[in-house]
Amino acid sequence: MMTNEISYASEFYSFLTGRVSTAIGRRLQRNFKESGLHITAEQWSVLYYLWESEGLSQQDIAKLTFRDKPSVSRLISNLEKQKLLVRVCSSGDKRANQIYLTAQGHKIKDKCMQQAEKTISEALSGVDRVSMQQAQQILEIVFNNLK
Amino acid sequence: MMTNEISYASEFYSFLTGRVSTAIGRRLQRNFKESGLHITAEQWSVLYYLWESEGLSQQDIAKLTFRDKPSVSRLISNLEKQKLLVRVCSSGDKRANQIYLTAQGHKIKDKCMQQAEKTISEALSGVDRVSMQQAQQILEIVFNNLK
DNA sequence: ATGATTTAATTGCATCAACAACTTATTACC
DNA sequence: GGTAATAAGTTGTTGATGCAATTAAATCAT
Repeated sequence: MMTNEISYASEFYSFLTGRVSTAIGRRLQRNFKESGLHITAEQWSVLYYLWESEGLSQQDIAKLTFRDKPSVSRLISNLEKQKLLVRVCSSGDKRANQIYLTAQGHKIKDKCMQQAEKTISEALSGVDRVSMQQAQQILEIVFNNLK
Repeated sequence: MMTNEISYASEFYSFLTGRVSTAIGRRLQRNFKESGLHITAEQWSVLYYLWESEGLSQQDIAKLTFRDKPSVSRLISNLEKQKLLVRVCSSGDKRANQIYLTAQGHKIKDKCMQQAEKTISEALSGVDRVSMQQAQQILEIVFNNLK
């Protein structure tokens, strides 16, 4: 029983450490850099949603990206420094900011998505789509167990 | 073609952001804290190998945990501050440190492993072992594609 | 309508990661 | 044996995270 649990732990270990997702994030960032984009993988994950719909609040972004509010606040600050987006105080709710992309923020979309796709191709080489979807379903269950 | 790639990207998105492994790490750390252990998930990943074999070099630990040397150096420094381990200058190679656990470092092993197992049980609730192993195989392929 | 409770966002603090530059010791080469 | 290349570890910088505490605005309750 105990032995069983420990060996299970051992199998699960690499999963637990998140080395795969770290490797993916690192490769993504490297691909951004090589194509001349000076953004991080985390910044990309925020921009990803803004390209879909502008005017999101920081709270919205926090929920979408599964980050806490302080993390989003600082990510937004860094992106604002880079002039990729702006905070606009919401007229309806004076506590909230609405986030809008700048021209530059729009401009880099295609280039970023190309690099994201490239990263995915590199990561999934030799993995058939069905297996990948099954793996994702497992990850989804695990995530729901913990959130 | 392009559309196909983009929808693939979007399926892959949660994977790319590493939210599952983040959630696992957070839960592990929370479980440590609740049981009175003041260590981080990252520190645990170092201790995990030292409980198996003491006297590892920092380079060894870097390879085992897939971290770079600076990261290991600082993790070891923090663990040394907490008096869980010590650096011992290797007699064979004066550049290298050998890492040894203190009595306290040994003492917390069982408690830590209990919490790691608890975290795994929580994470894997509702996931059968075969599916999990299949998912791990996919992750292994992805990791090898990127490393 | 006012006092209490939520909610949006920010700031402080500690830890961690990636990358680059550096020191010191070891090994390789000629 | 002496110089060059390699390897182990450290330090600095920047960006990110988690948690706790704070401010300010909105909502709820009586």
